[in-house]
This record gives sequence, C-alpha cells and structure tokens, in this order.
Amino acid sequence: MELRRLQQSFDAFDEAAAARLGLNRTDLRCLDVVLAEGPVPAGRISVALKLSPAATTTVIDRLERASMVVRSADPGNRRRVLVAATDAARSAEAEIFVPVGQAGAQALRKYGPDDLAVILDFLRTARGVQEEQAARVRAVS
Amino acid sequence: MELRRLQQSFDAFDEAAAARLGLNRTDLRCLDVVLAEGPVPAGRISVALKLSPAATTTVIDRLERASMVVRSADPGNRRRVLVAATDAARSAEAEIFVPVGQAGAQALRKYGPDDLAVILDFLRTARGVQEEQAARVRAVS
DNA sequence: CATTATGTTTCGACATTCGAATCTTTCTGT
DNA sequence: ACAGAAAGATTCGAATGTCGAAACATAATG
Repeated sequence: MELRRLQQSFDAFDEAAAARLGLNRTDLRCLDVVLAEGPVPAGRISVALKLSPAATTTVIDRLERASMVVRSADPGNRRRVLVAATDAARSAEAEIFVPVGQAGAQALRKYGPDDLAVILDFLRTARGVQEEQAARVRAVS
Repeated sequence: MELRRLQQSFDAFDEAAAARLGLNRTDLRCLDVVLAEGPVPAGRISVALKLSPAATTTVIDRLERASMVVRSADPGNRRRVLVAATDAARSAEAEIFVPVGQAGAQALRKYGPDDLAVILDFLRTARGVQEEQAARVRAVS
C-alpha cells in the first residue's frame, strides 16, 4: 500500500524535525499545538496529546528549559497556567514547518479542480475507513 | 490540512489495535514486520524498527512472552535467531488487520481508473515532498 | 463559609530505550 | 589449520518518559 509509505515519510520528517530542534517527538507535538493555538492552558495540551496531566507538566518543563515556550498565569483564572510559544519557537517554525506547507501547496498546483476534488474525497474516504475500523477494533474489547 | 487528519486516524487505529492485543506500539510494529516478512533474523527487525539491538531483544522478549512470536535458531547460521509469528499472531492479523485491507479495497471501488491514477500520483507526490523536506531539515544540522 | 470541583504540580514507581560489555559463531589471511 | 577480526544477539546499568495518587492552590456552589 502506497499509503503506508506516505505514513513512513511523515514519520521520517517528524523525526528529522525533532532531531534538528533537540526535542523528542512528544515535545514536538506539544510545540505544534502551542504554535497552532496560541497561548493555551496546560490542560488543553493534556487532552490534545492524550497525555496525563503529570506527563504534560514535564513536557512543558522540557520545552520551557529549551526556551521554546513560556508559562504565564491566566489573568482570568489563576489556577490555570497559560503556555505560549517564544520567538525561538516561531523562528523554528518558520525555518522548519512553514516550508513544508509551501512545498505542499506548490506540489498541488499541478492538479486541476477535478483532480483536487478526487484527492480530497479520497483523503476523507480513507480517513473514514480508518476511523470505522478503529471503532470496530475497539468495540470487540 | 486534510492529510493531517488522515495521519491522526492512522494513529488512532494503531492505538486501538495495540490496546486490543495488549501490546505497545513498538511491539505492534515489530509484529507487523514479522507477519509481513515471515521468519526474520532479529537484526532485520532492528533496522526495520530503527531500534538498537538491545531494545530489539527486549521487544522480541515481550512478544514471545505474549505468545505472538517464537525464536528459533537459523540452521544456516547459528549466530542468528529467527523470529517467526505464531498462530495466535496470525489469528490476530486475520481479525484486526485483514479487514482494514478489505475495507480499503472496497472503498476504492468507487473510483475509476483515471481517478485511481490521480490518487496514486498524489500519494507519491506527497511522499516526495515529505522526503525532500526531511532531507532539507536534516541537511542544516 | 464550608464543601466540592477544577487545574496544575510533585512524588514514587514502572516501562522503554540506549550504549557498552559480553558471548557465541563465522569469516579472513597467512 | 589457526589466530584474529567481524557479525549477531544478549545482558547489564543508566537515562528518559510516562503514569497514578497525593498534594496544593484557586474557583464555584449551596
């Protein structure tokens, strides 16, 4: 299956990006969330990464030590800790992740509207199959 | 990006499958290799999983304890240990992984030859982009 | 105002991975 | 044929990442 290889290539990219930044994969996913959603409470990261609150705390610790995020108190709710990306994180984003999006967009230009519709439909169909099968597997247990 | 969601759905399926079998993700990937390639030497698993020889030994230990694989000596080279899937592994494969392939094939039937060509081209293009970008990221370090 | 709920952190334990050292078996050069 | 090097897997100790439970601080509720 060609999808398998695509999956592996995603994996390889993530690994390269993590190595480049001196982070592990979990930290990278966390950074991705923080970059995408602006300042987020720690609990939000916990659910996004499907990680226990305890593990989430240490992930944020590591990213903070690496100067990729900063913690700050939520003015509206002082129990909360807001995690925000630093400039270093944003420059890493610009250097590593933005070009992927650009290259992807560029690569898509060779397809006409009809082709793009087929591709999009395929992606959704494939996702539907995966989710359905995941549900089936979960159901038996 | 829709690709992102597809990726996540793959992830969710893998997680469900691992939970169903009481294995962790690494063990599952190892089992996948063993099922796909027949009896394989431990070193082969090591490179396929990008794991150290030491870690590979413990992965095989766990799978053996779970009755999913068996070790046997390679008659042609007694340094080697051949890892083979058990019947339990094959029945897990039939129950969990085979239906995914079937559902996928079924879902693809709605596309004509031209559409399939577009889809295949897209998958290869996307993989090319990812690999190229991974190489770029690796190059800077 | 006492109680409960929410959000995060700390602590101790467990699982996974690695590097280095070890052991056995095979290959190589003489 | 044989000593030394190489290949393949394992063991050992250390480092890392994750979790559950308990603790802590703050907010909401009756």
